[in-house]
Amino acid sequence: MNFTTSEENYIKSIYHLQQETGLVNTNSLAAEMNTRPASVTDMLKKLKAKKILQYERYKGFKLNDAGKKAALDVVRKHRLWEYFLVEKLNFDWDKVHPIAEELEHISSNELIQRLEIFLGNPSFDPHGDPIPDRNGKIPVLNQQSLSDLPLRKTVTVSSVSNQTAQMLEMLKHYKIALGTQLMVLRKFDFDGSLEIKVLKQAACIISEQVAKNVFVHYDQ
Amino acid sequence: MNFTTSEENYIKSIYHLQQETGLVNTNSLAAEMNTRPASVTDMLKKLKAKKILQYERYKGFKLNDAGKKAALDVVRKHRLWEYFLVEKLNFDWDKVHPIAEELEHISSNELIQRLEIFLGNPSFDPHGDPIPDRNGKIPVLNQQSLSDLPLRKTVTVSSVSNQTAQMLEMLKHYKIALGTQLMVLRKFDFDGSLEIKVLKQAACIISEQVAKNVFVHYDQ
DNA sequence: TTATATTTTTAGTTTTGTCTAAATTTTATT
DNA sequence: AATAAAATTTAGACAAAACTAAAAATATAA
Repeated sequence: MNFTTSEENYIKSIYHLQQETGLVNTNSLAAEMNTRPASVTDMLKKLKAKKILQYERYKGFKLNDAGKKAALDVVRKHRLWEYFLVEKLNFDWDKVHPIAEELEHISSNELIQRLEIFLGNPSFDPHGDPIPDRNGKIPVLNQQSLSDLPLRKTVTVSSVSNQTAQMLEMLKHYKIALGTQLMVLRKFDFDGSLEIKVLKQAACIISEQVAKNVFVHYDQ
Repeated sequence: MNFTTSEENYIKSIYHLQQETGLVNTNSLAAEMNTRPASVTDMLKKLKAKKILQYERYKGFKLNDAGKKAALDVVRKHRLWEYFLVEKLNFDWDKVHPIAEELEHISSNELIQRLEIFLGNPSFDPHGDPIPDRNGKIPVLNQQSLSDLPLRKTVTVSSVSNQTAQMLEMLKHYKIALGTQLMVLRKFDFDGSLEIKVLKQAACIISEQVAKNVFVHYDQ
């Protein structure tokens, strides 16, 4: 099925919210999309008419399977374009989101298939988020937050959940990027901060707030 | 200034038409854009309000300098994206136009600057059309149609003005592409067809219709 | 130079996506 | 359970970009 840019944006936001909460409600979607609840209601009717949404008025709503597939198509495009922008055009990762928000609505499927091949079929975008394949299948990586990791296990940074410029700045300072190997040496109960050792660097201390947003997986 | 996708499409079409005819009229723009004269009139008012168009009602119209710059920005984006699609994603050149029609409206200037660098600052797109630089300057190439070339001069194919799939098919058959070197051996007055010799290939005959659409420049 | 044809514009509608303000339904609180 | 608060939807409006049909201006031709 074909969707307008606006429909695609709603679909994507509903998808992200329902991952968190199961059922989505009008006000939270309006807040997420920086629009008004009345506009959300209008769009919900259109999406229901297109048979991709379970929606009963006043009740809450969520995407059905067709809707989820539509959402994953957009997510896939978004993340492939982000990968392109960072890996090929050398953008900083905190600059690519708004550009990928536009590129994700380019309609050609052949474009995306060729782009994917050109990029070498990446599984994760520059923020470590998984890139769904053309069937909507999402690669899984057993990852956990740095903040609840046992001591002295070597791990690899696999994603960062806070993707702001401020966070990027911090991580640059600590020389932490996706793929960086490190271990936790010690945990300070006072404020939850961690002493960590990044491979080939001196030990350093990061706050609990940073640690919570850094996700890692064990090396095998 | 910022333009909507629709405005950009009108600006681009006006630009192309006024290159041919100087002043543009409502009906020809409507024909070019596959829309209705009334729709054109509506848009002309908007473009005049944005001060990029010389327009007096019932008189004809053309872009002023600001309008031409806006047009060249879009043309630049279009041709850089076409180059990307052909050179990086391996599309056939007759498939890229509709995709570039979408990509040309992505707004980020930084994206285009980085794309240009990534592509190696190309001067001509895959159809041989010149790519304006960021200031709107267009590279010129002294080119002429194969159909009015003197005999036995070695030339290089620099652009093809008919960019249909049918034309591509013909040129593929003759093993003629941009950059191909060839010379005209003989001209048949009966139907204007040419005997040509493509470098490293046997001589062959092409119709006047093909020859008229193939542009070349002299080697130095 | 009238009359006719062509071109262009206006007037009024439609669709998509948004909005505000008011009404309705649901949820929470006493 | 009645009332207040919150969430949601409806009603009506607007802007952008298109359309049709009719009117107006210009160009052409007898």
